[in-house]
Amino acid sequence: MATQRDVARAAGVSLAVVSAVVNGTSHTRMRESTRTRVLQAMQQLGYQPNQTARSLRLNQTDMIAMILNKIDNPVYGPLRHGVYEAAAEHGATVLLGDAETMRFGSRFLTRLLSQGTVDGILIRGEGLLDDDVMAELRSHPKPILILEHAMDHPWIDVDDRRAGEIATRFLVNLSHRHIVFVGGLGYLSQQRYLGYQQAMDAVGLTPAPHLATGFGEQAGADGLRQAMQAATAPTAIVVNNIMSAVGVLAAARDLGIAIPDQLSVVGIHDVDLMQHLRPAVTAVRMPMYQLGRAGVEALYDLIAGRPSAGGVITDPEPELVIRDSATALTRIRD
Amino acid sequence: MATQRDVARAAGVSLAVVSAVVNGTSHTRMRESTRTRVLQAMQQLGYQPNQTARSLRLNQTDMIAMILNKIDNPVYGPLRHGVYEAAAEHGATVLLGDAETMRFGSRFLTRLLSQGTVDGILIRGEGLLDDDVMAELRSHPKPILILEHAMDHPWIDVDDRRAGEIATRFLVNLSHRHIVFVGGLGYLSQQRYLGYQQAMDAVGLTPAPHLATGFGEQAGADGLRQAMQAATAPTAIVVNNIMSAVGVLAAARDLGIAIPDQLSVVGIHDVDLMQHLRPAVTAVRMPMYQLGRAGVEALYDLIAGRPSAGGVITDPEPELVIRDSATALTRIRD
DNA sequence: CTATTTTGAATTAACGTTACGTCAACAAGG
DNA sequence: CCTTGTTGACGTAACGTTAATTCAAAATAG
Repeated sequence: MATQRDVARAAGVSLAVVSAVVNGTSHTRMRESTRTRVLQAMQQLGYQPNQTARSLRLNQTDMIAMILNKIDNPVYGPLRHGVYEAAAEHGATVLLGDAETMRFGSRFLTRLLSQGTVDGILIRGEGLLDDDVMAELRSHPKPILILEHAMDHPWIDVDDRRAGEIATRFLVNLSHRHIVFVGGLGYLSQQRYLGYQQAMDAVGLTPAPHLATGFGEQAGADGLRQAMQAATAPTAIVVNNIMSAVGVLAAARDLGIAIPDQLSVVGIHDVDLMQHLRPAVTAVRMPMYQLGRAGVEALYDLIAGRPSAGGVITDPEPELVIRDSATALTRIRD
Repeated sequence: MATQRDVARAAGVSLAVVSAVVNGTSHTRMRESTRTRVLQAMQQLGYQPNQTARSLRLNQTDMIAMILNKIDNPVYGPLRHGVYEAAAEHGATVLLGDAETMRFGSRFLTRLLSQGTVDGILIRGEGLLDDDVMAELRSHPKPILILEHAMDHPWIDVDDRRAGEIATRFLVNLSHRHIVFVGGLGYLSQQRYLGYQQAMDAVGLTPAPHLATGFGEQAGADGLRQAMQAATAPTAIVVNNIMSAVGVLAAARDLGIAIPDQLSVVGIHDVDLMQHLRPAVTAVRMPMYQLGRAGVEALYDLIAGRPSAGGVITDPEPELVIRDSATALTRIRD
């Protein structure tokens, strides 16, 4: 493969000039005619710059890593999109990894830890990473930004507490009084439950305990079954994890509970799938795309040594998308 | 950050020895005591090898790219998993890209084309790439393997024709006679339609024309509506794209068609979601995980200059997963 | 006791870039 | 005519690694 040296030889100039043409450096100047001559030689030889050499010289790879806890979660679609887009604007490419496969000593981790692989790291799902893995990552010379609430790291996140509040208030306004929260594990669920509590407290209702059944479809089904065993069955449910909403719908059908007539359901996080389910699921849309973009910007602030604008994203706010799974309470179930 | 030179200095040895310790090279030998001394120095200084320098020297990055046409499609979950796993076994990391964002001149494409970025490329969704993008990729010095049928490239794929046949034959065996195929665009759908045709022909039934409505949930809904406008309504449907099955279920509900009592549905490709829908969707599971693994192996064959074992994966075969969306025909609808 | 082999290491030349420092040729100013 | 400045380029030293080559000292053979 052709190198700058070959191009230089073909164009009858020095290496420095070729490099300057490639990078548009102002330091080394040249006549316009020389520039086109070099350009032609590059074309003719099919020259492609060698990223590796460039990275070594500049100590910068134009690549960032993003680690997600459950990479398959459709919720991450827009997040990934935002990250890829913003990264491209910074001239960078994204190396995507899954927290689940990131065990101690795994190939991906070793790779990340070695120098000259990425310029920075974005992590969502810190809680799912082993402590020793996090410790290793912490020793990384390049900046790390956490895409959720973190104590000892720069972080940025969407407003989960607010989402729980919005979902719950919507149901309260539909006259529901027995509202349960089907949740998961970890800080995120806790925040959403907090929002649920606030909305309940605000109108003098007693919050039900947090039904933490985990993530995914099955967790939703389990959660609904548990909720229905209570002395007074709920008339409405806030579902922490959006994929759990699918399980709630399935379990409701299996139990002969009509949604929304007998039970209203509101999910947190919105994905395309929700509008195609029957009933279509009312959900709180989180600004994940913006989180992705903001995350990359904040990471590049850190990379440049600037102070990073972290914290909770309040613009845009979580937004309620009203569909068919929640309706006003018209009769009290016995 | 500590380099091999620093380690060498600290351990009182030469660069060569440090390199040999890091790589376990047999060429440069040393006393066991020297080795541990170097190891200690590495520990103390927190030495991490520099990937960039390594890649430059070895002309090999231990990174492969995978390009998918619709990265969000849950069907790709197991594929991605297989690829990541097999790549890790080869000591490599995976750079994941989306065909949709790979326009001419895009950051990701330029990056791929420049030397020293990846050792090889895996592509699924060649049909969705612009011709000029494919032309650029074709000029890439590193090997490219297509994860679907291809004419002028090494390729490997699952058996889509067979999947169409399996789905259709299952419905035929359930006594269905009016079976339609709701499909999409591109070679894959065509193959599956071919399988459908074969299964119909085999029992002397006339295949219905290919209802190509595209991909995704909406395409399924559109397909069902179109199918229902026929002079004699079908009693069963084979859905090409599994996410379209969600749309078929929704449209059926909207139209007041009971599944499976009035209409049987079988999807091609199986994803977790299917077992959580109501009715749970009967589907043909494709060996996508194995495709991922086999793809990586074939790519590394190419990288090593060995002949690559390509073609259609016949072991395991597509497998029918029977759930609740298809049932035996007991009465003829008018 | 010398000749030969083995052991344990050190030197060094790349890999392809980029950026600093240098410098000849020419132009403009006094 | 000399001084100073500008233009257009060239040479070269890194960046951190690996592997080929070289070589002294120790061990073994004859």
